[in-house]
Amino acid sequence: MAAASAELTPRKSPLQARARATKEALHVATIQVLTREGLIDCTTTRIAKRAGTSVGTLYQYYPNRDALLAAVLEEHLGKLAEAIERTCARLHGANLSEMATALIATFLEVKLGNPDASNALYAIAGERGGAELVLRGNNRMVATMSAMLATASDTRFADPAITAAVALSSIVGCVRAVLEGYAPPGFDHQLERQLVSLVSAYFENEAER
Amino acid sequence: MAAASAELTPRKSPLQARARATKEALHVATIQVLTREGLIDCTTTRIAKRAGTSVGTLYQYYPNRDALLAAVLEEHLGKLAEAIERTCARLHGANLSEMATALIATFLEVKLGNPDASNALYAIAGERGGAELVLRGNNRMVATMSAMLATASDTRFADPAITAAVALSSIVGCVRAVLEGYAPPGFDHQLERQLVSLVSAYFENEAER
Amino acid sequence: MAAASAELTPRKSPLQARARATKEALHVATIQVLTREGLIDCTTTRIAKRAGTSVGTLYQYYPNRDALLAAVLEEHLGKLAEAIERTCARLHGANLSEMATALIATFLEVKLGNPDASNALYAIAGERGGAELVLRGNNRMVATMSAMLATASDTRFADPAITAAVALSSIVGCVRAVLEGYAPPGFDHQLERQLVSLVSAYFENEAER
Amino acid sequence: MAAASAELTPRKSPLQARARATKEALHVATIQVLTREGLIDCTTTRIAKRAGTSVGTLYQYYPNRDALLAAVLEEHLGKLAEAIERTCARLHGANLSEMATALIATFLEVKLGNPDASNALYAIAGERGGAELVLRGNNRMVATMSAMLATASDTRFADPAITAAVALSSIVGCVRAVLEGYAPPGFDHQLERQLVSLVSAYFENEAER
DNA sequence: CATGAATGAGTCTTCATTCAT
DNA sequence: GATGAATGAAGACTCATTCAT
Repeated sequence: MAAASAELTPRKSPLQARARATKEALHVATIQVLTREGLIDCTTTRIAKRAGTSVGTLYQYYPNRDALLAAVLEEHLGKLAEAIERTCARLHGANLSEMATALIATFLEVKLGNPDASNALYAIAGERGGAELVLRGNNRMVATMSAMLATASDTRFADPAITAAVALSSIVGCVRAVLEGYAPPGFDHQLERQLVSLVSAYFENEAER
Repeated sequence: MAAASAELTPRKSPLQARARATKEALHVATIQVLTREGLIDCTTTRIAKRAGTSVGTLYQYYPNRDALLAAVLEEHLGKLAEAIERTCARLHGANLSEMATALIATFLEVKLGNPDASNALYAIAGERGGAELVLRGNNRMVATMSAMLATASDTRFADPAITAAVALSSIVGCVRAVLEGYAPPGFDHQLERQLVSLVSAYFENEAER
Repeated sequence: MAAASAELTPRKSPLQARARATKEALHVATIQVLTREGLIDCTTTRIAKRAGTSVGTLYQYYPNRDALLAAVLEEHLGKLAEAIERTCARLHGANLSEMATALIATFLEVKLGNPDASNALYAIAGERGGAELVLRGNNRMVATMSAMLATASDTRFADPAITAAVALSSIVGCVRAVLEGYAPPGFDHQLERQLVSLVSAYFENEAER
Repeated sequence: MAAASAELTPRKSPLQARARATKEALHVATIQVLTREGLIDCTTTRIAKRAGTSVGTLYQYYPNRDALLAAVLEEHLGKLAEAIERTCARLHGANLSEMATALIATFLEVKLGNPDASNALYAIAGERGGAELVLRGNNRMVATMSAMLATASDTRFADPAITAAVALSSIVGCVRAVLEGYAPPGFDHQLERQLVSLVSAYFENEAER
């Protein structure tokens, strides 16, 4: 998954309806296999079979296995970043509590909306250039969030980028604990409330007036 | 032979001592290979060579590759949990700010002390029973932390286990962001200060007096 | 339609003309791909693309890949044999030196005229029935040449077929050395002169008077 | 077979007797498969099976299929060049007829001694760097031969290298015709006599006194 | 008829694991 | 016990061929 190198660029764009359906099926299948079997057992053959196609077809759309994984990861990160951007745009000028609440709601909506995908992608992120993509996604979200923080009514942050990054990483850490099942019983039901408490307390603590 | 005095008998038989050294070498080698080559290229042959032994020997100590990886992960998690336990024991009865500060210092000391190992193990955690081990480690730390929180002077928590879990997951999330390189520039230098701000603000917010 | 006069009907139906053009394009493309990529990378898709058509169309004209390769080889061998036949017919009754000179000139003209094709076809010759075709081409040329030798003025050969075969094989060996790049520097410029020397000396040596 | 690149260098030298036997078996098997099945069907699996080992073992000795093919080709070319060198050393100062006779005898002895190998290797020569190896072998033989020609008693050659190259290429052409079965009936029995006639006539023709 | 997406058998290659030395 | 050569199942990837559009 070496980021944007030519080697990892999809091979052809799905001009026809069938082709588009095939690509979509491959994405879905990849996430399913990743979830059920893990990264190491997520083989091209298994993905193709689950997608109802053949390996050959898979390779008509992606030059290699890593490119497919990267595409799936990128799609997911894109959706997440877009959702965050929409929310942040709406919150310019709001107060810190509103910001924390809305941000977390958005994040959880996307992440918990398709938990399989979210979960599966953690595995990809660590391998072969996945880090590069996650980095870009993170940077994009941090930039968006810190721009929003800078508009908070009646408040200033010494270093909005750092504050945004800490908030994002904390949220990610907690969501991941829930999704990967490391969380103690009851955690998931309280997740949203706890995150709001965590992040808004932190925002208040960091804010200069 | 029968005449060998007790004093001349090594405390640990030479065989056991050698075995311990070999296992240690294998652990170190595993982490090095994992770091330098990644999970997929972390082969038994490479590990054995880096450890200065042969594959055959590796299989004398571990029934298979996954067992070795699990052992390495378990050792690391054990060290972390022990360090947390020692710190928490020391903090019984302290105030929330002291708790947050000491906890984070301990965590960072272990994690950033050997960042390679920490980083490498994220890769293992997602595969082949790694989740199970992480879960156990987490539970152990959450239990320790929530026991400590329950002793905080002048304070009560509605659900100390949840509070501990949120704090731990947030810390993990931020540390991981730094270790895996997803953090924006400057994040790492401020990491400790930010975490203290994050966690103590959260503790205060959740505390009932 | 029934009224279409004979004059307006193309000599060859448009379908046939198009088919001929397509086949020709495929032949040319085959040689180009063979030259640029080598036998192993000479795939049907690549040939079709270079020819400006699709694989499907290729299979409309040839039942399989080997048939196409064989056709290309056969065409080339046919041209060579025809050129040799024309030359030999013209040389009936000439003397040995004239025969050697004209033969070699013809051979070189065809082979060096399109060195790519000549070169590319060596690769095919060794595989999948290519040997059979080369054998037939050789036999045809040997027969032609030995018939010519039998008419040489003032001379007789004990075994004209063998003499012709030796001459032909020697010429082929030298030309191939040049085309495949095994020849030492300067070889190619002297090729014609050297071959004439070689073959005419041999003819003289074998001739009985 | 890209010549001498690191990619094509054998992996380990046969220190032990068994290893040496395995490598030899692989060479023999390669030639057999090449002869019976052709270059395209000369797969690693087939070679290993014919050698009585497994693919894995093959790859313990050669980094890839081409490296094995190159090694086999190189071994053969080496044997041929050495034989030629020994003969040429013995012939310094001889006359042209003796040179031609001894050279051809040596060449045929090696080539017809193991016709399978000779034949098989033509196929390799055309692919993936095989040309490079053949070129080197050729150059070595041409150098040897032209040094010898320069010592011929009572004679001088204008360009001994070219003369040697032409002689060699002619011999190769004829031998190949016989080995690949393109020769007319009776050719093989007369091969040695014809070649002596061809080459000695040519040498005489080119010699200046 | 032309097209090119889909197929899947078959390549090369790797690597966890075994076992004779 | 230690070694490392041998094994072969399994993975990534290719490509001749087919067939629905």
